Amino acid sequence: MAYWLMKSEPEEFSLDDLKSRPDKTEPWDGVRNYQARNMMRDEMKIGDLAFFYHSNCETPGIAGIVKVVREGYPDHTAFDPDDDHYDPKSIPDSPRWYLVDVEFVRKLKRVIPLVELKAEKELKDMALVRRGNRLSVMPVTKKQWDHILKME
DNA sequence: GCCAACGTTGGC
DNA sequence: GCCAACGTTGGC
Repeated sequence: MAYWLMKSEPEEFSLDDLKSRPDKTEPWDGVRNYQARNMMRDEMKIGDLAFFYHSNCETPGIAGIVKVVREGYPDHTAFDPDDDHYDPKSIPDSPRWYLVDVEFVRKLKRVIPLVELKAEKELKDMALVRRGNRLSVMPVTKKQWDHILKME
């Protein structure tokens, strides 16, 4: 089983939004980055766990845990001209963008702020804490996962 | 294939 | 709101 971290702007879609979905599940749509796409299309498997990270907000940090419940399939929002994430270069016969479905698992006891994550020498290799990082979906090692949970 | 211009991300 | 960092685009 693998571990991941997925970013979302809470004003767009927060962990509480996910929790309040009737089935507590949501397609992770709108990702328009090839590295992130490749991970969702090729590598994320049912049962994998991911940290739900809140970005671009008052206290950026890890808010909770979600689980992959459906593996990579085409991102339909790319086909819809009225959608914010419409991409005319992605067509149903040859989709450019993929996503996975994630399900709410739990909130952490507190949001673990980015500033704290950056201060941990055990986490210095995480893509998240490297400056200029813009990946919205990234792998997390078991060691890093366990370390972060101890900071809860 | 290079690289300048441009748009986006996201911390602060 | 600012702006550094980075990915993408498109002219040549």
